[in-house]
Amino acid sequence: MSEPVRVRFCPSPTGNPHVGLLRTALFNWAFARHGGGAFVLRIEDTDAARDSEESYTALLEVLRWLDLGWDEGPEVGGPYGPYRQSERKSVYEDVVVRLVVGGYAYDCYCTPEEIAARNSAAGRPPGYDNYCRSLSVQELTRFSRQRPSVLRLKMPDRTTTWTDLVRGEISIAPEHVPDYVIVRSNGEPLYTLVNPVDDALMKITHVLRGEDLLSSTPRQIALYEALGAVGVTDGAVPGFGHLPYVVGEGNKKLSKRDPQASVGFYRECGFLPEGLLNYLALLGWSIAEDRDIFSLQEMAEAFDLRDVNANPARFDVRKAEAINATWIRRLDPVDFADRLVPYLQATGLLHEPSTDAEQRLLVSGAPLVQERVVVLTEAVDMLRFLFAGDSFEVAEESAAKALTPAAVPVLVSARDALAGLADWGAARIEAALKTALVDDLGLKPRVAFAPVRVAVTGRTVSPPLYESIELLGRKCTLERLADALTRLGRPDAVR
RNA sequence: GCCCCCAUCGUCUAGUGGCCCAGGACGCCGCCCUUUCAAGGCGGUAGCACGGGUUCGAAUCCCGUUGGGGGCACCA
Repeated sequence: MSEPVRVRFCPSPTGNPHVGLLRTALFNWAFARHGGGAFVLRIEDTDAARDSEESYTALLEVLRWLDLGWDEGPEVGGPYGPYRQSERKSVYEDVVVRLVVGGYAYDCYCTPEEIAARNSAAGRPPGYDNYCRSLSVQELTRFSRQRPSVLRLKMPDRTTTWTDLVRGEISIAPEHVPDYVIVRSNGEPLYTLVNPVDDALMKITHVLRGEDLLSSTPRQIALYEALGAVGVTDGAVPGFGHLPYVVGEGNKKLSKRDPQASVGFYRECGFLPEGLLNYLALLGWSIAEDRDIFSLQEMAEAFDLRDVNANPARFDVRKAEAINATWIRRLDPVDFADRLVPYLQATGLLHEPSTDAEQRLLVSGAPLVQERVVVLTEAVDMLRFLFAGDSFEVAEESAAKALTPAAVPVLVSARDALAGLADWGAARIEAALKTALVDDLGLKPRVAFAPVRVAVTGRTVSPPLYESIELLGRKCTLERLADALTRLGRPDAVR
């Protein structure tokens, strides 16, 4: 029996979590779920100058929103905790001592300037020259009294080769990976140390991470081996798989500073977690030849590293929206209405908590727009006229198009026809308006209904007109028609 | 500069030597439907970067070129 799969997602809490980061989390999650393994969340907060609690909170919040649950990690604990590296200092101190005693790491006193100077004098490319690896006793004693030092890991003098889980065999020669710093001069451990140490200690079996870490893999493998040699672990080395980048416009790597890359941005736009996740899954992986809509569970069932692509994928908002739109349409109408609530509240259209009357109106109105939006905020805009009350306003752009002087007779007729209606139902409203505007006024439907739509809903794009008018109610509808005439300078046209 | 990765429609991809004069999706275009905008239905547009091999046969294997990306931190 093979060992149980254990994977991890180990973000550093800096800046806003972006879509590329979450795609990595998703693939790790799916791989763990597929194999019945564990998905570990570890926070790599070893850089006090950059890390922030806000970012940490945002990270957990985004994972929860996307429903990417972790089996071990912050808040849930686990057998290998703690799961925030800032709380694991003593673990690293012990490891460091062993590495030094075992001869796998050494103090380095070089300044960056000295290294650069030596390299340029020798005509070498940038990078450490392992100078302090072979310091004389005299130099050692002199430097250790005068200078601060960092700790470097001694790289073995041989080519590192591994079979990358997504790219196949990769080899890197020793001259391209110099001894590297694992502890800062202030004594703080670096990512280069703590990441592999924790992976080893937490018994991670498969490391799935971004392509940017590919060329540092030999360093991690060397550290794993050293860890085994000094008795910290049994020397096992996990499998490595390097996921392709998610890139933005111009094929540039996504940056945490780009707002269009932030997961929070898509949430605010009104993406469904199901939709965003489904789209992210498509970036570097495919479930079948002719299928691109599937759930998280379906992904977990089908996920196989062999189907992961090695080439970078461009984040295409249009396609993400299309995927999201089909997820919106798949929602049960009541569920759809529920998902709208926080967005409606955020724009002040609904009370917190919402009233029963608001809930009823929402449940009636939401199905009218469910089929015609791609993101939730679009639905909010379309439904605004129902909840706006006295703060209702006609969008300027729409008014310019439809509320022209030619609209005056249309609005007058519409108002008269509706005012006389005994039964305020969509079917009767439709009949009345068609008779008054199309038959009597002889207007083309598209010409006839545009002014009414804009006057009543405030926009040229709205839910179906008759149902909208029914839901709005007689009083409010007639008022808005009158208001539109006033706006056109013809309040007198209203009888 | 050195090293590494990548290369199928505009974009995401299927394709693991014959089923491919390359399939799906998004986008785009057209038509149908139609009270706006959508949605839906139908149809269309568009691609194996280039050059050499290997093979009876290559999008698929090998080499090279070109192009793109990444790494070479006391960031992660």
